[in-house]
Amino acid sequence: MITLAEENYLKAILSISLNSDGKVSTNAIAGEIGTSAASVSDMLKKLQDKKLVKYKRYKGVSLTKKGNSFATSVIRKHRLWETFLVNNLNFDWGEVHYVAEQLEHIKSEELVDRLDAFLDCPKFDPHGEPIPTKDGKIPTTNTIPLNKLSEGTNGKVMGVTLDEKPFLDYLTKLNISIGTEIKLLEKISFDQSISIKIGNTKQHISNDVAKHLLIKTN
Amino acid sequence: MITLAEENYLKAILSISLNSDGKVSTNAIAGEIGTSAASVSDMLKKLQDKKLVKYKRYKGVSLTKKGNSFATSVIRKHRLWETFLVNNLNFDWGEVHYVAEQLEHIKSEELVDRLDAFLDCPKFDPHGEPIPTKDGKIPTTNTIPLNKLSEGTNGKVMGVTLDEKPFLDYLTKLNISIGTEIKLLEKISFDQSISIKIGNTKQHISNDVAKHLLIKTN
DNA sequence: CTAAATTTTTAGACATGTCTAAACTTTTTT
DNA sequence: AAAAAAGTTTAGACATGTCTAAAAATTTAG
Repeated sequence: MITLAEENYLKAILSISLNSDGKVSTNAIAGEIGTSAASVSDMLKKLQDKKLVKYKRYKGVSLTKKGNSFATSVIRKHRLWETFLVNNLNFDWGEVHYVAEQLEHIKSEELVDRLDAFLDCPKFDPHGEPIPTKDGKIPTTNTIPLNKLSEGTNGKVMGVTLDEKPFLDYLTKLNISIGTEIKLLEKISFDQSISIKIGNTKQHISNDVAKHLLIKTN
Repeated sequence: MITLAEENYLKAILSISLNSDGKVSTNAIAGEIGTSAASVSDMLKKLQDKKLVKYKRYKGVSLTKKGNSFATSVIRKHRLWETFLVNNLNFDWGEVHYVAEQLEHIKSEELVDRLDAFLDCPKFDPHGEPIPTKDGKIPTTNTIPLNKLSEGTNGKVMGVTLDEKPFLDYLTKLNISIGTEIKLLEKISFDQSISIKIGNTKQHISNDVAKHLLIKTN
């Protein structure tokens, strides 16, 4: 039986893997989970014993097939619940993360299947993030982060890659949501900040914001 | 902050209180939760420290106002989730208990409020059990257990007071569900078993089954 | 290629919640 | 009212998951 803490570690390892190459470091996990490196070391040994990760002291960690399957399932549940909360319970997209972090640990395959059907098997959650299928496949999109676009390019916001209230509230304030049309006007080389046009309004945003916006070019 | 284990103890104490008078015994709680009397003793001390129960060694326990409020809230969440699972996800009424036991511990007042609204503020769950309101009031009904009816009386099943799959599956087999019309034909004094008529079919059921069926007489 | 800085691991402690076995109260029986 | 039975609590142990401080390994810099 896998515990709640173990699920959170596996999810963290998968999240980090998806945004970087090679083995995942202890410190990165500690940062993601908000715990000490010592605790991470302890847990990695336990996950190793359960054959959920491949781990060598000082050399970082990666998920086994089994570990990856659990982690993907947690993310699937998280995103399905977020979809339910926004679509059916009228939550704002910035308010759902904390609740979904709890709901993702409910153990019942039947529940997930039925929830998925109830929601009409959505491919993306309210943040535009892909919902893994029952068999663990993650839908791909040909989108690129806004900060990688070249000047003068038009595109549509297809998703965000950060699910935190302050960030999402800021986007809302900027009038950015899924589907918003954006034109990249200018990149400032000094701090990688960028000027964009939304509708007829010009805005200026930092690289930190731009990198979390996934764009499909027209 | 109240823990999952604490919530389960409070819920157990409330459940037992509702079906009996006076203080709740350690053994009764142990039986309800499926743990040892020793563990219950330990936990009662902790709940006492948190002002959630009134407890005297060897003398049993009762909920404080605060404890009662938490316990009622857990039951409210449990029954709202059961309603969602049956009404919206098409679960069978015998399958929902285990899942609702997990969902009842999700912490988010917002979530409960919105779920309640989504379900149109139901007064009773799929088993006919009353759903406590947000302010802790439990709807009452003028129903009586089937085993207390007198011979020859007609009535309608308004609820069951046991939420366990084997029991509910048996009821389904007997063609009994919420709303079923039942006539009590005969009570056998030897074992308190009873003969009943459902539609045009005669059935014979034990007192153990009959006492968990709440009837509204015509 | 050492020395310093960084990262990671180990050691020891603590909180929560559980258990069994033994001791202690209370209740029931005779 | 004493003895037996039943119910309850304490004592001591264990598993999980966390922490801080100190030690060890690895990486980076001079």
